[in-house]
Amino acid sequence: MRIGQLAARTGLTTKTIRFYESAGVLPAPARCPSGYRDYDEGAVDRLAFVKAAQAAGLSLAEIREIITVRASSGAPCQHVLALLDNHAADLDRRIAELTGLRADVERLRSRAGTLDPATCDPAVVCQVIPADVVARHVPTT
Amino acid sequence: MRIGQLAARTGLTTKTIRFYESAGVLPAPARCPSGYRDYDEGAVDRLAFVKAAQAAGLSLAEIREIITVRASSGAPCQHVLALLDNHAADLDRRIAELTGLRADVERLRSRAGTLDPATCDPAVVCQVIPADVVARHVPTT
DNA sequence: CTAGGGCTTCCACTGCGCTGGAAGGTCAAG
DNA sequence: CTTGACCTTCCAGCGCAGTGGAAGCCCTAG
Repeated sequence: MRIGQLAARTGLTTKTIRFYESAGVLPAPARCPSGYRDYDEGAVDRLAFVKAAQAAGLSLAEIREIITVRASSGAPCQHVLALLDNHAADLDRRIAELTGLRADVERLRSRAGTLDPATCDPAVVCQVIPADVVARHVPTT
Repeated sequence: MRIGQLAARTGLTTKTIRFYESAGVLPAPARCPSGYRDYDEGAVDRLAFVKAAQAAGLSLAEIREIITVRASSGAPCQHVLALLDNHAADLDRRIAELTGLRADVERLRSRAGTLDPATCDPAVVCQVIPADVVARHVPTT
């Protein structure tokens, strides 16, 4: 199967498939005499795995690692479980962060209704956004 | 005040301050005869505003816009309120997304305990991550 | 024979918010 | 006079997951 057909079957673009090869998450396929890439069915499964792992929040680097572990030392289960745990913890952190931010934005919004535009000081640009929100959100976005 | 002192007073680096100037969120200051940037107190306030707006989740582009509106047409309150509303909605979406993802990861994790490594098929790389997670997470990260 | 659609490679660019480094000017202390 | 801290500019790169385009080859239908 050539790259266009693989793309059609997986819903990816040919560009993306070549990119995945260069990123190490899809093995380089055989080549036709013409130089065209010649994929087997395994490529479809592999791309399905890549998509699934992406959907689970894993980066291409992590996916590549899973694949490497799989190829060199058998089942990557423990590795994958650790990755998933890390991601769960990561997601918890990000959710907490965003929830806090969301609450702050809400607070700014509702406080804005109580402000008098007449007290608006050009030096601070816009009093709707006061300096004290900073303390709560250290760079971790 | 020179850039190093401004950096010390705001907790930013000199690099970042120059970058902010080029990004249009900090006006170009006067220059000493030597060519050094010479800031006044207003720069401290401005940088405090930039930090606060960033902490509220606004991008430098949005902050620049607020500042521009402020400079050209007076108080940007309505504009800022609209931005905050958009951000709140955005945050809601992202929180919902992450929460869904978090639940899926959790599901994968707990399902993994019930899997028998003996049924592990090399073709799918790792059965801990099944293809059916894909449907739930369309690219919106 | 030619047009087209598909394929190849490579290089650059996107967005975001910086950060690093090179090459050089300025100024005060020792 | 020299050292060192500070400043200037500009150019490059990070991470992430691709996307866009150019130049050129392969193959088939008309």
